[in-house]
Amino acid sequence: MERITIKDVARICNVSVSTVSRAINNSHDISDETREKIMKVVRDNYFVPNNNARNLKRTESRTIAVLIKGIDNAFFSPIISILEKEIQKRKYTFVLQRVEQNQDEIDVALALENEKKLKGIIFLGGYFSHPKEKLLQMTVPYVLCTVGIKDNLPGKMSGAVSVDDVAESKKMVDYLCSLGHRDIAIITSSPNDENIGTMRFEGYRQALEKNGIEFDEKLAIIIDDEQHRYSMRNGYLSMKKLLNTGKKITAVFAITDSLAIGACKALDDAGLRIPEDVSVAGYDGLELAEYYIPSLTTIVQPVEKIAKETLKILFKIIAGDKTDTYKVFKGGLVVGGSTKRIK
Amino acid sequence: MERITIKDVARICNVSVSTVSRAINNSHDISDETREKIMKVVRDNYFVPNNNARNLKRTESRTIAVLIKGIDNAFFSPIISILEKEIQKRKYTFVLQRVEQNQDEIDVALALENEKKLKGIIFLGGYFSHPKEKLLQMTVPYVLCTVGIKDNLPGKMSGAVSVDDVAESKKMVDYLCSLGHRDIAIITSSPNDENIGTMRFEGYRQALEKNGIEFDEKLAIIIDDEQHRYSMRNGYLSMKKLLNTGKKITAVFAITDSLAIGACKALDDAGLRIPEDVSVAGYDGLELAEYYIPSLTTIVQPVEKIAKETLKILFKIIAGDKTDTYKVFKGGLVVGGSTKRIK
DNA sequence: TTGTACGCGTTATCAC
DNA sequence: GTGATAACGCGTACAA
Repeated sequence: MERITIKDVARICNVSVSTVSRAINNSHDISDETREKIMKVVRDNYFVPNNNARNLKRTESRTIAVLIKGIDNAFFSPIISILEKEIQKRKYTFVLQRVEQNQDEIDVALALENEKKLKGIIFLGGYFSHPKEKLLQMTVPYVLCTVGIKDNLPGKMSGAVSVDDVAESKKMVDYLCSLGHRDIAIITSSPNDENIGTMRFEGYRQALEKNGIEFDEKLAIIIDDEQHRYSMRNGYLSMKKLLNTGKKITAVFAITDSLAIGACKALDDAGLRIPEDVSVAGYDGLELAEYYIPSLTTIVQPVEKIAKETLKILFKIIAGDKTDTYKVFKGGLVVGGSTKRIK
Repeated sequence: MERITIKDVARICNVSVSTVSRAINNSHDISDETREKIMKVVRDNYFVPNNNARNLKRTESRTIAVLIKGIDNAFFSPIISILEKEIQKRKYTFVLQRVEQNQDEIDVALALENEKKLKGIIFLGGYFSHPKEKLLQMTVPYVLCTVGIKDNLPGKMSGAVSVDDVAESKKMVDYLCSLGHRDIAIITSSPNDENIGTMRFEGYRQALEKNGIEFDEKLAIIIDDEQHRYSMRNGYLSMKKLLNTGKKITAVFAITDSLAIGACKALDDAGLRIPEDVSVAGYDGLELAEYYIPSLTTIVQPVEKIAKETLKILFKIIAGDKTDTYKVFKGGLVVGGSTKRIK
């Protein structure tokens, strides 16, 4: 079955293609009568406009793309949800584009930019360390949302919204210290590849130092499965590994809530109670952290504020105002039932 | 900054556009020398081919699209992951396209079909009840993966892979009955809108009937928030509502694991222990069900088998073999620590 | 091995 | 309010 084109519709309706174009694009300068006649043919024949041809000709569109790295991370779910709602509220079209782990998000952005005639781009997740010259190729405003970042972004149409991972992580470990813990393990990702783990681990080290605790590398368990980096399974396996070392620990800080949940299971398997025997803390503030039993002590990232500020900045840049495009939110240390003071 | 096109590259290199086209498409009939010369210019100037123009001309491509409804559902995560890996293993390109809750997946599919010159489509999640005539508009093979379905699909290039939601749900409730439970509540979605909840609820009713238990509509709590249908919060609120009625219950069956986790929290809040005071069962077999404490009794859907069979069928249809394109897998009733026999 | 010329399906621009 | 026509940027016969 051959696909029907705008020409076919025009022929069937005895009108020109431009008139059909007007009808399907809700143009004003067309009589209701003709429009109805055309739309009926369109419906009856299931005519589907070819987006390639459309976008090829179109000079602009009202669409914002969200490029996400690590779509299986539950932390992004509410952010995406808010971004979508807010973007649609502003009568823009929302496009979600997945970026693979080993894929370059700028390449994807560059291709998408003129493909969809984007008005703006939001990068969600990942770690940004692109050469300046490459970033300068971007022709539309973009804002990084909870993206790790090394240097400042070049150009005048970019921004970033995040929390200070180092500081927040330090806050959490500092809190554990304040509860009397000194044998604090960490479950983290490899410090070699650039990702948020690097920063959260740095916060851990700073907190230890601040509290006069010497860093013991045996207490730093590196998750190894690249595929599902922050899976509960990884947290579970890491905790098992830690327990097998026989090292004394009274608290564990996992760099994500999901890892923390996995760690809890390993502790439970070993007959250790949370928080009586071992305190467990996470990071992110997933819905799960709140509903877990016991609820998880964690750093809650203000996802709603983050998402809304991201859009606010993006639309500000789009409107031409390029000031104050960076924003760092404070995370909230929410104390749950998974941590406890020790005597 | 104006975007550079293939013509510009040709001009800079002093070659024709077709030669540039050959270079960027790794064509054979081009000398290494010219290719190198061109590619250098391409890299230096960050030339990005316009996908619209490309796809407009292209007659075919090796890409499979996965259309997912309910992307925030954790159940889909591992399926997507497997689909992606397997599709890439077969040297096809994987495209993930989100479909909004109130959006018609066939409309999306129809548009994507010729836009990307798809070889096949996989529909993930949702509920299929499209008019036959519309489905017949599909011009490429497609397979439904864990999609609720009312009638058989028309045409000769479609298939479906799923578990029997009614039977599996019945199995679970029947199991609860076998443990001595008779006051079994259910947390489910509205039976009015078509979705998996309808089927899982039906299984619940059948199990009750089989065990000679009269259905009490006060024990059927309908989640109401459409936005995040299967959120833990919804499970939590539903359980609260149930507890407030003061009705006696000894077991709860939630139609998804996430709802079950939320229900657990409400029980815990009320000082009720799981499973000593109330047994809780879920459905799906999320990673979380395994790592939750106590681990959740649930129907584990064989996601790996489901994903692989989906692809097997899809590629079978693509290859021209249109027999046995329907497959129903058995779910596994995995008994965790959240359910218990009552005296 | 390379170049020329055409057309993919649509929208924008102009004329009527 | 409607029609004719020129692009949009690229791939691909076909010619050279």
